[in-house]
Amino acid sequence: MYWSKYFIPTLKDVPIGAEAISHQLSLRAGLVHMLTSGVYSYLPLGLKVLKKIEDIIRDEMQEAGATELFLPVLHPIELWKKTGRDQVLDEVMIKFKDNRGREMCLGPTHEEIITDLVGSFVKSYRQLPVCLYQIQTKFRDELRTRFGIVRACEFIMKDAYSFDRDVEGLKKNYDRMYQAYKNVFKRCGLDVAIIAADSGAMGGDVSHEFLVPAAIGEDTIYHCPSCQYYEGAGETQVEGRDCPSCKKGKLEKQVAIELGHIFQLGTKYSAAQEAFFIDEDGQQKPMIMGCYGIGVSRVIAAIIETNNDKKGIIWPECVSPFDIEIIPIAGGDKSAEINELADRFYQELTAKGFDVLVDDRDETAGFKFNDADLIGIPKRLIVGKKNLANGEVEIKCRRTSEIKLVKIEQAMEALVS
RNA sequence: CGGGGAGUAGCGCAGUUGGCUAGCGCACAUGCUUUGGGAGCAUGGGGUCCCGAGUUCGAGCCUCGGCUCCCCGACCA
Repeated sequence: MYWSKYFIPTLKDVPIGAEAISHQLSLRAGLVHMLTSGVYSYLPLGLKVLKKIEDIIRDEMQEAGATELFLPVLHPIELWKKTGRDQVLDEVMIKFKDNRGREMCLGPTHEEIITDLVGSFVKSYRQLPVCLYQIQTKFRDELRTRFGIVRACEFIMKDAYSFDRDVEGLKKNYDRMYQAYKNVFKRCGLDVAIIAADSGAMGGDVSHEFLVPAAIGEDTIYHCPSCQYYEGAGETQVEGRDCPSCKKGKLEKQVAIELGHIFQLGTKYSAAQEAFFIDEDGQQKPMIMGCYGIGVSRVIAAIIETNNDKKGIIWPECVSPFDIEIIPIAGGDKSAEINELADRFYQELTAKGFDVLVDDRDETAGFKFNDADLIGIPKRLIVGKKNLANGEVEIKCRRTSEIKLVKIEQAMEALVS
């Protein structure tokens, strides 16, 4: 992709009001744009990152035995009245009447919808278990949005739901999801703290939260620096206790961003919505449910929050919007030669399956370097007059700032390795 | 929803005690010169000073009401 034909509106100045680093950088690097408080457009670069994260999630969901579907955003409020959650979630639900006078809402989550769907098709224990997921926009009328896309009114979530005939089945699905979540976050380059948590408005008994310790966040956790033990800030508020795990370190307070939450729901929804099946013994029983959420858009913020320096974002390779950025520095009489060489590298790398961005804009070297630092592509190939004289090009690593000068003929090999 | 801060060109800002035609930097347009860490010169375009009332000879500035955004808290599948 050529920068001049793409759309990456970078900003030199820090936007007013953006205090969190991830908020500043996601705006400055041209990943997202705010329409109104808590509502963001995903620009091409941000969308690419989003898709990369989604791909990782899809891969792990398949591994965990879940199948993708796509549920509606527009819900009749009737469905929510069956479980009473029209009241429980009243404050965050965006409700309105359509032109026919029906009471509708925009889905803040989808337990009721999936339970209605599965309940209408699954009638026998022979059809269980079922595990389904979607990646979908959720709407929550937040009174207070925060930190850009960390807490938005409209955001993207992966939500999975399991249906089993018994608790043993639920636990099996829960464990598979637990493992899938660990894999997803690891593959996104994130170190997560996993904490047994309250079920809140979701209901159910067992639940675990997946949090990323960061400079900002809405959750407080305690962690032990010597053994990496984590615990929630629930009942025990005493600070500076000895670590209950290794007994060596003292617990330290830490804020964190919640990225995932998984629940063993039981029969709360299936009973209220009469999602029954006939078991082997001929008895009619409510299905045993679990639900599993990841704040996909929030993952972007967490990655930026934990992968940046003063100059900009440092993408982990697995979620980077591009693999390699080529920067031709055209100058004077050598311009044609430089652009031609940059173009040749672009063709060859693309042919080998790399996703490459060429900054072909008519800008000075410093301008392009600063933008490159800002958008944070892991590898950079600089083709310029200075090194061309020696038959060399420069390869720079965004994360380590390490620079390698290599002969033109050896550049492909050096980039691919 | 409580507390605090902010709103002047696309972005970041200045604007004195209320006083003349509302400025600066960046960005943008045109031309020339440039090209290894956000280039230089010249010329040019761009304004509902958040909105609405009020005070005043006169309001970007003062008063009242409202809107929007951000931060802290409460809340948060």
